[in-house]
Amino acid sequence: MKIRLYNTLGRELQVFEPLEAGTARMYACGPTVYNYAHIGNLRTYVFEDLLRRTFSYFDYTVEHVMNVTDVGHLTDDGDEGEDKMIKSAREQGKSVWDIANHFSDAFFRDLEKLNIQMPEVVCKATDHIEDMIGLIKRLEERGYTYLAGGNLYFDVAKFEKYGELALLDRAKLQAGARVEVDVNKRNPQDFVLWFTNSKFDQQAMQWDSPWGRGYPGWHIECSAMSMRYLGEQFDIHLGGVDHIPVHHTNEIAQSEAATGKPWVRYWIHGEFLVMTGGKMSKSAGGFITLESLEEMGYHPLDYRYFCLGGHYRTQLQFTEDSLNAARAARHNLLDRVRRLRNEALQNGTSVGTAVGSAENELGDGAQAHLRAFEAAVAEDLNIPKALAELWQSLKDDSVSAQERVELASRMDCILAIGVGTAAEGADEAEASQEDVAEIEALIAERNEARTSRNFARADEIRDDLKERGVVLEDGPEGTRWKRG
RNA sequence: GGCGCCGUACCCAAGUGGUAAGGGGGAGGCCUGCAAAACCUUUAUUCACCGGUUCGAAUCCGGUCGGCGCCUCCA
Repeated sequence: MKIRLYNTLGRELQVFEPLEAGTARMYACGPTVYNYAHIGNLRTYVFEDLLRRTFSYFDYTVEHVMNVTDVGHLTDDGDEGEDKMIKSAREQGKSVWDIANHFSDAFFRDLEKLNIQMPEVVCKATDHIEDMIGLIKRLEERGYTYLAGGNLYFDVAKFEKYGELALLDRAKLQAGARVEVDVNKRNPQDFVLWFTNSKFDQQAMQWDSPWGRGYPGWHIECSAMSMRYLGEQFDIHLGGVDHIPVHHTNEIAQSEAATGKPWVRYWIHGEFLVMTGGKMSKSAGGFITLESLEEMGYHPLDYRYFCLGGHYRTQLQFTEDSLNAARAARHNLLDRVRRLRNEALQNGTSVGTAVGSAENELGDGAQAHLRAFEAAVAEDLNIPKALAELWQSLKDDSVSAQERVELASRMDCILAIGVGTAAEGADEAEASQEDVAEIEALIAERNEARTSRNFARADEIRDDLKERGVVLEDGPEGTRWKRG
């Protein structure tokens, strides 16, 4: 199956052709760990997970590298502003190292809750200072740097293709620039490779370097670490759209300047989650974390499902209504899969075993659904369409219950919204044995009440259980219950 | 001021030249002691607006209005 992806470099859909057949090497810009991730940040990691799962699904070997930026960086790109890590540490009365560990741990917990697979390599900036210094030295040797005011800068004028990714026109940028001018810079787009001249005396993170004691500029870590783990040329670089004009533009400049050859083949960017009035950000007051959604009663995978409802390259509107819709949809989906599983079991067929194995041959009807699903995914990750195909598969009566469960399992290898678990018959929240006994006792009492036409008592029990999150369903074969 | 994206039903959202996916919600039916759940039916002759190209446009072109992102740390 050919996978087509939208390459920001060139702004067009392209068939993915890896440098090495059968292997997809990708680098994703990770978090700066000075605060909790908000759900807008997490949307991007869900998108990246969908991509890596897609490659796995189509039998690629995936080498996925993600950095953790645990070095303090300034709130702007010059030598002004405040160091975010230091600010956070001061506010919370902790060391910068503690801050980094704390928020890094929180971040990976969030990823796990969202069924986001861990990259093959997760690398911390502070563990790779030597790699960065090495790369900067190469830049220096090739004449791309200059020293000014104690800091070492990258000279964008020396790099012909600067700004190609972002379609930047340097002349126009200069005319429209309204940033404070760093007097040390020869060009406004020049950026710091190594700081020695920080105005922050309390900078806790400092390292020795050929240019003096200090710390690296922000952009260099991604170039240094990606090359360290993926080589000087690799397939894909991922990130949020906000990185296109500055961060990724600078990464390309310094990487290709250092090696003298093309660096990354495909640049793929995820769009923002937006709220009424604009994007999610701390300053705007709309800072929502995954944990806060859980406190509101949502399952983390409800949020993942929500993310799958929109294409990764379009802004997605986050509202309470739309998240509620996602939660309801996911619950209905899991219910449907569970019912189909029960139906298949009653038919005496085995289900939920050995997903994707040769024993689970699918009939023509089921295969048509699977092909439609795969085609949607392979066409620039059209997950909303793929999700629609899952729904249609489950509703197609011409396909056996067993096959429908099998389809759901296979599709969930990419979607990862809990359908696979449901197909195996496991519940996300298993009730304890005592709870089960108590609930079933109450149900028995209620059914006795119903037989003796004591409907007041029967309804009372039903309401009590409902408050505990247990929903009763009276059917021809008796009363069934489930977690609401 | 410059660059880019978007505007599809009550809501979220696919679709980018061949006659509107999917989900949520709503409505009706069936069932029920009443409910709930399931199931069935239904919910945009129309894609912000105005022109144009075309046999044919939500999809292409031009304009108008509206929203958003970036140009500054940012997913």
